[in-house]
Amino acid sequence: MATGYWKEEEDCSNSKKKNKRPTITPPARQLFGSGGLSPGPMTLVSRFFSDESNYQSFSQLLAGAMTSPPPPPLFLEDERTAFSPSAFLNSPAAFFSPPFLKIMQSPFGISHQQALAQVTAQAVLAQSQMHVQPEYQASAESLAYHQSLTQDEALQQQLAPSNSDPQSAVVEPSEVGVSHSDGKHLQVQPSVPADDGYNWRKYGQKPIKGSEYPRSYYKCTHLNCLVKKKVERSSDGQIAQIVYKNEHNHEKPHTSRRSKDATDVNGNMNSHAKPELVVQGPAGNFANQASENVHHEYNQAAPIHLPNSSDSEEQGNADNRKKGGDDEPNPKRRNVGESEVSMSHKTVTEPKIIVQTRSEVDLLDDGYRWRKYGQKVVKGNPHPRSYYKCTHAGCNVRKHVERAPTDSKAVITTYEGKHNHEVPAARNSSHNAANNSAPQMKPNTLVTNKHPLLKDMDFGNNDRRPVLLQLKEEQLVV
DNA sequence: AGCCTTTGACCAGCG
DNA sequence: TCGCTGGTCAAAGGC
Repeated sequence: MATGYWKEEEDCSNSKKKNKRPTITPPARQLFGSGGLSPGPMTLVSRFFSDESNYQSFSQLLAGAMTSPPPPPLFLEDERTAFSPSAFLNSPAAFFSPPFLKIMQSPFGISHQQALAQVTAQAVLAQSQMHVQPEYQASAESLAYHQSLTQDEALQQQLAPSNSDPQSAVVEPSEVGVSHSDGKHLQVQPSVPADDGYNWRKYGQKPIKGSEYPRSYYKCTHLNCLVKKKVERSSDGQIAQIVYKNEHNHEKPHTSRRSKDATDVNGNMNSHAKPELVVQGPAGNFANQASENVHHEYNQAAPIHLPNSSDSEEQGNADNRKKGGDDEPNPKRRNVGESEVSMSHKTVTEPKIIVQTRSEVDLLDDGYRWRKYGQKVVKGNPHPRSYYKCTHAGCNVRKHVERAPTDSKAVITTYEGKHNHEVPAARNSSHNAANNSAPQMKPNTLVTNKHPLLKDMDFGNNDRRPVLLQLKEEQLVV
């Protein structure tokens, strides 16, 4: 399998074992320079915030952005496509980039990236429903990661900060396989895929035709767990696709090899932790995994068999379900309501979450009625993150508002779920009506207060864009 | 010592 | 049947 891979690169001898593992030192590439190779979209988005952004949270991101000059223009690897927001939105891969993962790190019962996975899943779903071929099948680590988690687990991850959630869907540079060994070269190192909290053992790799990077195969090391993943890399060494098979039949290990180093007890990245890169890119079986997520996350949606669903994977899931308890409903699968119960329970035990005990109804300026159910203090941000639930009976839409440390009016609003009701009439002002389309249509990330790094993006309306980013100034009434 | 990675070999599926 | 590709095994060595 790997036969020839290293040989081609290194002209290794036929001897099976080598004392020193070869490394590949590809020619230096200009990152955004003129001429030469354009970085792939993953690279771009990663670089978008990579070296320059050591933001530990979106708060910091926002804060940093307020003092940072706008980024250089971006180009997609496909030179036919400028880095337009539509391309960006069409590419869930782009969403799995540091800034957006950062944006999405919120405890809505599920993590931001998980919510994002759902959003992306919705995007793919919507596209498939509209008979639009998704440009990217999308998702990677976080999706499968999400899939592998129950909502309760997700809650635990969010609310119990000791785990490695911030690491999920993010990898260290070395893990991506690219490190800046000297500023002139990118040295490709043996790498492992993103740390999604599970432990993986690499059991093989295969050279890919036309790619200098082999496809790697990993198995979950947990006893009797049949989960496997296949990791492919783009031409620049970034993870381009991760395909999962089966579901984990066990809890996420509480202590991973890296989480100890990379996170402190509060789940925050230690100061010495390496900058995050993102596991991102189209995943072949995304749709299959996403469909399930969407189905049980957004239980109003009809079950959909996505075009990319494969029988084998379905079978694999079925096999796992058998193992997990035959015909019993998967205990991991909960509806939103159940997760809320769980959330309440968890918030009680989680000192970082401050639960508002009074029935507090906040009317945020989007027309819907919101009840604040919690807030969380973010390191480095004097303003807590706040969490809201739609107060409409039976509506499970949640909203997370985070304010920039330096400007309480600069907020990011992240919606999860879909309103199943009209905007309350009393609040249905014209101003709100414009904004309400977002959460009404799909689960959304609403980026409020235009981020300088997003300034050149045109998030123009496009009916085929189920995921919508809207930029606006919003006054919070919290 | 145990776990993990590497990697040549092997097998299956497909055109 | 052959060649190609994807997926996996398992020995050897590294950490």
